Amino acid sequence: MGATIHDVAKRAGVSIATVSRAINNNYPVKAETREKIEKAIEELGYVPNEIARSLILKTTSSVGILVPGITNLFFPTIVEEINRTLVNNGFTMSLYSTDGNPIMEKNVIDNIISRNMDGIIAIDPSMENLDNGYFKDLSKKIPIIIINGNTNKYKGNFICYDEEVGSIEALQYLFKLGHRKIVFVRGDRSLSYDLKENLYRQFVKSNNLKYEKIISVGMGNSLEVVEKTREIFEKFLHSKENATAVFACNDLMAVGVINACKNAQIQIPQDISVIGCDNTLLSNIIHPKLTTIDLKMDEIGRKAAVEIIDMIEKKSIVNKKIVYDTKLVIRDSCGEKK
Amino acid sequence: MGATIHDVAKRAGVSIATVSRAINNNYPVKAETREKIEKAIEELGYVPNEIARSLILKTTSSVGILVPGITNLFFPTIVEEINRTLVNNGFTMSLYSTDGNPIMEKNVIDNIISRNMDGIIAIDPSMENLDNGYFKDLSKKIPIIIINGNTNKYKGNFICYDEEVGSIEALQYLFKLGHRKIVFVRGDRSLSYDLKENLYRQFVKSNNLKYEKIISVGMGNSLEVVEKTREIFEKFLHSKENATAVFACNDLMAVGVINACKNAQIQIPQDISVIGCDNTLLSNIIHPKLTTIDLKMDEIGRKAAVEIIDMIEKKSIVNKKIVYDTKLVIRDSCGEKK
DNA sequence: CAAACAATAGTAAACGTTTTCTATTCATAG
DNA sequence: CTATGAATAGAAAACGTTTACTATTGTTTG
Repeated sequence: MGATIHDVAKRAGVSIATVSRAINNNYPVKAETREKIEKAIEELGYVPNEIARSLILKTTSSVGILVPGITNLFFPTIVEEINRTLVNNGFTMSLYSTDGNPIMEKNVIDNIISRNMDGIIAIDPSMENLDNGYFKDLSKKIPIIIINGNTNKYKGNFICYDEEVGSIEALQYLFKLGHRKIVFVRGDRSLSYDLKENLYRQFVKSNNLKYEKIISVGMGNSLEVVEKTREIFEKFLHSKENATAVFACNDLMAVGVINACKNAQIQIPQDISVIGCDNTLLSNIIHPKLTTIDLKMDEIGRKAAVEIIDMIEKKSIVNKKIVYDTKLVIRDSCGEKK
Repeated sequence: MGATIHDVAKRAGVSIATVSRAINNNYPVKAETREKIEKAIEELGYVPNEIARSLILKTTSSVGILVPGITNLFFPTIVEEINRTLVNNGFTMSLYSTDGNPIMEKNVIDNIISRNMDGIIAIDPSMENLDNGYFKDLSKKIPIIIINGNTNKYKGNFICYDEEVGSIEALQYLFKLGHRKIVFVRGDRSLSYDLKENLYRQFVKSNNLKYEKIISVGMGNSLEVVEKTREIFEKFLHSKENATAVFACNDLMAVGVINACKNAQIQIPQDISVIGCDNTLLSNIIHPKLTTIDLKMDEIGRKAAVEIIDMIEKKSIVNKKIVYDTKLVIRDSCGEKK
């Protein structure tokens, strides 16, 4: 099949050691010899076997990326930036989808380790494995960076988006526009939703708003979330509670709300203002363009890649937590209360 | 660092060969011995080194997936299905983004080969490498399946979506609804756009329509495509040509058209009907839901994975072309001409 | 009771590299 | 001339597995 270093050595009339040195450029090789070797490599179409190399070198120049799901609109941006940064630094990325399942997560990580990968980036990993210390133990064995919302609960290498900043900014923005009846839309159990709900409740209380309304739309894949939200919010609209603004926990829910309004002939932002969260691709694509909270996924992706490369190259496993503020991005889905 | 088979052997008081046999279950091992070995494995937290295994076995149970770009809405569905199928069969997936760049494509493939991966699935690879025979040569070295639009130009293992079927269906659908002034919206150079444009022209001619209008919106990432299309189509709307339907070459362009109409206070589907192509997530999410051509990306993804696994396991590199028909999915963006 | 065989387990080679150690050549200095 | 050292290149061990070959038991059979 493919030529090996032995074939190259034979053809060039030198030893395999010399071929190796010529390829890796880490020991002196006579120019003349080098030429013969390069010629042989060219003729044989030789490509070094990375598997054999990494067996000795104990490095594969590759990083495993864990995501809960591939179709989640949340991830393309961050994964793309991770990939770009890794590739630019001579690394390769293997993408693993865990379905948010803690067991799957462990299997996947076993696989990553047994393949001698150099590091792991886990995006929004399961609470279970965070809580039971699995990731903490793991971080002693292999460089790992975890990307998720900000909490003080865990130690280790985390890159976090602090949703608090952006969420408060969003609520204040709505307030400033004159909105006093703000609906909060969330999904099932998730740290991120709980955090935001607390902020919402506090906000209602501290501003002495008389109106508080929390709608939960369950969970599911992207489509399901949009549809369920639309359905539930349509019902809500029929209740005539006359809320004037909606704070949705992510862009998909915000879109669900927008679609419900369209069906009910309610105009956005004239009649109802809507704020989403995540600043996914979607928020720029739909009409009206969505005012949303930017998680800075691109920056975070780049940073995660840079940090993991740093840990790999320095062989130092430090514990570091880097927090990115989130920021409200104002587009066209909010307006002044009439 | 991690325990090796030698450590296990020592601890269990047997030879490494016996440990290997116990793990792989391919030779008889006494129950008693097996127990000792399993105990040692457990105690040491031993995980076999896949790198060492694959050096001998020449297989890594992994498949490299090539995509032009990660943020393309076209891919999540297909990649997810590929991944699911591979994982269910004990394989692992490495995702590589090539930016549609032929050189990058070659580099990536060198990397895949040098890592002893067992196969390749290339989604919409570059025309250059298809034309210059690179993929054909490659297919002699490693199992590879190429997913793209249907053309008779290439030989090898292809899984294709035949856009012709769905495109004609779409045009006929618009015709049946009474539309005679149909605008065709496309992007820059791509086989797929050319194919559709030809079909459109033929359709106009054979139905003796007096109206033919082709709009090209250039190229770019998802957002750029939506925005450019919106911009260009808004201008078109001002031209007062009074077209009543739009056939867009993909969902992003269709959304651009829809957004343009919304800005111009033109209602969909009452005033203008719009058809997209690809049946991406987006088409179900936007409002009104988009009537579009389904490329059956989920089926294709599954099939590609099944076929590559088959080739890998049978070690037979056959040449096979599987064509999937595309199909119009009718949702809410088209209506009868008033 | 010797011969044959099944069941089990050990030895060592192999996979394709990198790198330490060693050997050779050649130029320079004493 | 011999001694020294730099430049270059080869031999062989090592990485962690799998497996062909061999060795040891114990059991059956003629």
